[in-house]
Amino acid sequence: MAGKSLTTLRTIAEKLGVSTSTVSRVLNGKSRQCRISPQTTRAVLETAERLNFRPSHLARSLRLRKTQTFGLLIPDISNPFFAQIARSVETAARERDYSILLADTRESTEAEIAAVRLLSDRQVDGLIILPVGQSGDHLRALADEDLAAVIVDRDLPDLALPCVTSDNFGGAYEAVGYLLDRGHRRIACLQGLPDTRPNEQRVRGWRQAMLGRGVTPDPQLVLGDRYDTQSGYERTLMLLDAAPDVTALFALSNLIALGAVRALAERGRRIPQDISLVCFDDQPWLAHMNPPITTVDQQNVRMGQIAVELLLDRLAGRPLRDHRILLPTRFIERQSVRTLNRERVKA
Amino acid sequence: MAGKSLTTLRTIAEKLGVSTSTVSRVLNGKSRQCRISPQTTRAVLETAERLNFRPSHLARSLRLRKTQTFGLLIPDISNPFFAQIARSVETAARERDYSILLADTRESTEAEIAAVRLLSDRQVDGLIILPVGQSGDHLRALADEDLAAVIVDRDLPDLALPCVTSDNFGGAYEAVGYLLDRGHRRIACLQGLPDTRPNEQRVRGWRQAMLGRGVTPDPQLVLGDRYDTQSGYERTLMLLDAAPDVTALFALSNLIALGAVRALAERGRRIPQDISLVCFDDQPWLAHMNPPITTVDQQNVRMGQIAVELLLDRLAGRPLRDHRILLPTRFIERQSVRTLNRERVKA
DNA sequence: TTGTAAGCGTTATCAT
DNA sequence: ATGATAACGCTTACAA
Repeated sequence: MAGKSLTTLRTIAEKLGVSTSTVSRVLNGKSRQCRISPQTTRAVLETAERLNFRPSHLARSLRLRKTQTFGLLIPDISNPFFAQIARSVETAARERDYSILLADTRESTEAEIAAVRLLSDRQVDGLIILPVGQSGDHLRALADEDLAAVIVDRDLPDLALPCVTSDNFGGAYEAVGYLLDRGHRRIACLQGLPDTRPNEQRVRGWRQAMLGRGVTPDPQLVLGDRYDTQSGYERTLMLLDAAPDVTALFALSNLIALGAVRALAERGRRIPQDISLVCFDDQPWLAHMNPPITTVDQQNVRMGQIAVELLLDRLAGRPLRDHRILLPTRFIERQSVRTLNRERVKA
Repeated sequence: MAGKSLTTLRTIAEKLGVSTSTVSRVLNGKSRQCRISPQTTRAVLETAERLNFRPSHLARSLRLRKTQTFGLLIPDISNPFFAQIARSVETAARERDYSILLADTRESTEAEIAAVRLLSDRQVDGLIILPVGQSGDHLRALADEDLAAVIVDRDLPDLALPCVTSDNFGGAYEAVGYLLDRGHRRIACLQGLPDTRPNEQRVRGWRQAMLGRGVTPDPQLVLGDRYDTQSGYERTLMLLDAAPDVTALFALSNLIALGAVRALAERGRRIPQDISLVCFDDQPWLAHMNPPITTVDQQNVRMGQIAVELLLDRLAGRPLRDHRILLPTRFIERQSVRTLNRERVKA
């Protein structure tokens, strides 16, 4: 029953017999600049404190046409990979005095469109977008509009928006190179969502690494259609039948790898003795599997930070449309890969 | 260079030679109620459409003293358990036309206090709080204040705020009962953060289940101090030395279980042949471990939905302070528990 | 050194 | 059936 105190500039002004402008100026630290007398300044400060004055963010936003808020569009916040990015975005934003309005787009373009509208109506100062799918048509308008936006993780072809992603190609290239160095030649690629940039780039990395060592990549060895465990499980099972000569698996996500692990266990194939495994997207539990799984780690925390920086740069006037940042991945060697002996290699 | 269209009520009003009030009324569907002529109505609607009018959420919020926004305070959004809750909160909120302002409190009470202030300054209509630690002192004021709030996952003792949590006691009781039914007597409890409610309740469930079957719980068998993998790993190692007669492990989080799995593997103890394992907090990958791990699943999605419902109820005037909702857990039987034979039991 | 007044874009209360 | 007007709480020229 306390009833919110509702102290406004006016409350203070009236109490002190000064104008709201004066109070506003003092509270915004403009006493110096506006040559407000020390007495007044002190009185205002004290009263504000005493009445527990809290400026209305709303009113200020309306007046200043600036909300100190970014909209964050994420395909699935319950996915740890995205959640980690969300966290670093939130942290980086808050350090710069921005809040985050969250929108989970549930991997639906329709929801994404709605979210952009909603957030734009709420006059966020900028949008941080992890786009759904690969069609950026509905986002294209943003580049022309007055609303600042940056793209994260999945860059869309020819979209004139700043963007930060992992070096998916490089990461895959390195991982597959590692396998090749250890004598593997028949390396299957368990892919995720085809037709998304990251997937496309990783598959390309796989192919180029093979070609680079004079190994002809077998298109039959690229299979899978989702990033989840089920897909990894099913495809691995299929693969073991269809291509028993495969000695290594390159899984394009940790969940796919998990599915593969299970399939291999069911078929009695040991890792790494019988078959080797490397996957994309490190997660803490991968280090605790039996055996610990070798992975390609992405700098998702850094990715979130950079997204915020890009947005702030853009807002500060530095016009960096078309800016694209590629973050190197980090290869983490654990114990899921076997070095093949000469005979096996030559066979 | 398009320049934001910036259509306001006035733009439309002037274009049509009517007042902004009329435009506002029409656009709010009050034509009927305010007996606005069909012509005017149509004209307004058309012009609004043509000029792509988007009402300023900000202005409306200021005027209505209602932002259609909830603040969500989360200890660590990158933790999948919390992230899942966040997702369901966001979804449920959006279905009711509310947006979510996200605040990651990084398990810091200080950050939590700051976040409450910030969100309150932004005049959110309500707060959904997954509290840090167990001290609710700083939240106590909320109960008195005019700001609606609900507590999720970790209920705080004697805090007059509506609250929804898992039945941590019941879940633990059931899991340990399951182990007891299968002949286990020496059951270790690998706990998480001591002094948090969920942990406390789960340990209590472990104890009561034992007592209920006439087994004296050995306090030595409760060990651990964090919810993470490292803690589970270390304690399991210690345990194997200190209490080699333990036949089952009850881990209070999936990450703790993961640490245990690793420790067991290192020591050559097989699951479930040599030692059985059950853990709290199901996650997809647990089903794909080797063997699949039996778990106590929490209804975190439901938890988020209920949180939103509680908040809406509260806002709708139904005064439900002190309301506490306990969600049953779900026991998921997989293959990490062995049924002990008579001899072993009697030994 | 400070006050006045206009305005940010709405909506609600009177009028007419 | 519609319009003026006054808020909502803040900032900022422009005055004084």
